[in-house]
Amino acid sequence: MAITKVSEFSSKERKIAMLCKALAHPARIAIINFLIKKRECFCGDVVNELPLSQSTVSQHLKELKNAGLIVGDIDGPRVCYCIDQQTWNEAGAIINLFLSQKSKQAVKPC
Amino acid sequence: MAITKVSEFSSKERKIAMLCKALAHPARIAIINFLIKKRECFCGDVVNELPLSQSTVSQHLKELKNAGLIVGDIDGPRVCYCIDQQTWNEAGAIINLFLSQKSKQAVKPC
DNA sequence: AGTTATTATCGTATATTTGCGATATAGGAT
DNA sequence: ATCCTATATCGCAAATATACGATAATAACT
Repeated sequence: MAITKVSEFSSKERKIAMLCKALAHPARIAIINFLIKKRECFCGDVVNELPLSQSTVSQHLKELKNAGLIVGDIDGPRVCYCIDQQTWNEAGAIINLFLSQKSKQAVKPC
Repeated sequence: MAITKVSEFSSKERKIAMLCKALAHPARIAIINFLIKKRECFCGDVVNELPLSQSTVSQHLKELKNAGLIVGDIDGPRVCYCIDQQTWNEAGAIINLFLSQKSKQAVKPC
């Protein structure tokens, strides 16, 4: 079992969930914050910043890249990462649209 | 290994990640959307709506409840669920604040 | 008390995530 | 060519998530 039933949901629902999943670990939140602050930086800078090994950081970067939130630009022996403004803005719009939905207040507390 | 290093990050980072994690599955997005649309409903209504078993739906509801996003009110033999407006609004504010951060455009693409 | 309806929890199987060390890969420097 | 540095990937172990059927718990109704 545990065949993931993800495909049975709408593409909108899957998109929101996919983006949230990419942001569902504190290390990845920290990486995003660091990239926003520094504007751009090398993988090694992130490794120095976080309490995680190089290989683990590389994996987190890969997940953020897969979600399209960041891009890595090869610069000599190093890789320069930064926020992908386009996707970042889109993600913000999509998630915010979802989160800003208001449900009419229920009668009791519920 | 794989002792989760979550505790080494700031409480802000953990909070955002925790909320995103609660929203990191399409079923839970669908549940939230359903609750917003219906304003309130029974667990069974959600089971009828989703392509998942009763026990699986119950687990997803539990996760949303643990994150504080929904509340369940016992009503006879049933449980009436609805969005917790307070927490929902706070979550929206916290996540939106994070997502609306802009990084100065990097020089190249990166 | 017995029955039915609804939901939560338990047990279990499988999949995925997290994390690290070791190794591979690629680019620059000597 | 060799060495060094930076990053990605592989292989593995442990933890967590996903899913379901079976069972327990709770409440209403006979």
